[in-house]
Amino acid sequence: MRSAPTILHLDMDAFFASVEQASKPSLRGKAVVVGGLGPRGVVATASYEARIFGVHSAMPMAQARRLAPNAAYLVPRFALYRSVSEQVMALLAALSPLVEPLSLDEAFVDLEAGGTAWDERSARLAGQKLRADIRAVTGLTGSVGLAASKMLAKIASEQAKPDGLVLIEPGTERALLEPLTVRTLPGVGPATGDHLRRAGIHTVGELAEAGEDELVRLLGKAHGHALFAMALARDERPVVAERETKSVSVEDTYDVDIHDRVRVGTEVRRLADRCVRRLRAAGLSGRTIVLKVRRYDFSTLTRSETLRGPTDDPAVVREAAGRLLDSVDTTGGVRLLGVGVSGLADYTQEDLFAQAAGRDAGDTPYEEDETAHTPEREAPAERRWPAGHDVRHSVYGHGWVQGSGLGRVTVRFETPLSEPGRVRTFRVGDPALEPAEPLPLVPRVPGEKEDVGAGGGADAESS
DNA sequence: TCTGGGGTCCTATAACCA
DNA sequence: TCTGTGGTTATAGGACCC
Repeated sequence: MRSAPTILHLDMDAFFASVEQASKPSLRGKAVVVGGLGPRGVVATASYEARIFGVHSAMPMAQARRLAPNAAYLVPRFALYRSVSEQVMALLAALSPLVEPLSLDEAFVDLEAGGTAWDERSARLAGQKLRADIRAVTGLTGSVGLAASKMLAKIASEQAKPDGLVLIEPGTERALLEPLTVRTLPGVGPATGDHLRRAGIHTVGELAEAGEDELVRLLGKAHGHALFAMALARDERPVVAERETKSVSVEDTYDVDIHDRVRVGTEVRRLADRCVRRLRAAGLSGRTIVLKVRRYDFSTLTRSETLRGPTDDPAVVREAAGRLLDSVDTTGGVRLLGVGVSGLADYTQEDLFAQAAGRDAGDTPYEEDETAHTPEREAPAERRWPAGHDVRHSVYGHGWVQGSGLGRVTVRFETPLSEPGRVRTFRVGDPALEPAEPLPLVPRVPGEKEDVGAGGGADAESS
């Protein structure tokens, strides 16, 4: 492990919910829950105001509604989050060429490799400036952890949340870890946590005490060795930019279980097409087709088939998925279906096999247009006007959908830069109302370059 | 109204091959 | 030829992460 705390972990605070609050003035300071709104949705992100009620991510939406009935419930808008994420990642790229994004709202940065920091002081300054720049460019807050390894930097940012910065001083690592629960270590989830608890191991200190052999016996080779190292604050994993994709998959959970075998078949073909569209968009093809089925009782099984060569032909994937489906029993009903492709190859070196395999000369029916697949007669109001999405009204201007149903859609008219606005209700078919693109969260300063931040603002800080 | 969607990595077992 | 050994793949499942 390097000695200077020059690995930075950034974690945006309640990212999806914060973006929504920035974009909707009337939601600032209020409980906001972003996630799937269907009967089987789960929470993706809850604002800190909502967390007070006990709402947290991965919780079933139904439970969240019981805990916080007055919160605002919104569907995620990934395109918007992605654009904000790109602004943040651009700020990170300015610190170092070695940036490892973990998700839209999280990344590691190797400050030393970027020449941005080499000791405690310079690292802290870089972290403070980053937080100020993120606020200036996006209007949002992020928490920063600084330490000599990835694991510790991540633990530090966790402790810094929300809106803070924590630096773990070299030499204090072991003492800091000792009292923490094993669940704070990366790779220890519910199952491993239980397993360790039954063995009487609760804290990281006890983990180290147990000894490497005991952990390997308990958890297996890879996990045991890795966890023992972590417990001793030994973590040499480098920050890796650009990891390549290993698989592409799509899946759908249905609002009600599907019992009709024919319907299951058509859904699998639709998923196969969607998967291939994503595969092609990424310029990839793959050899192994995976079908995933979650049954009515939540038991999940996968079946896979490996072709002789990579393909990105929708008909080939569709047929493979169909064959795999033949081997699974769906009586009792199906709650989720998924189709994936792995064993990826660069798609430029195309697919001699699928062609040789001689699909009947007839061209494979394949439509690029997503909407062509969804018979979707009379889309329900909730689909056409999803809660939280932006709209424009020819008279009242820009706003967002607060709710819809019963042939009505309720809109709040406000923008990221306005005062909280007022609400009006329209007919679902009102021609004056149309979907709109999200507005920028922060005023664009004319003539100012996008990636220049304000630098050194006030900084909530500890440690 | 219990439990999303997109991934990664590891393990165990079986088959196949030299 | 029989048996053992060891490596690589394919497959299925599970844990974990955000």
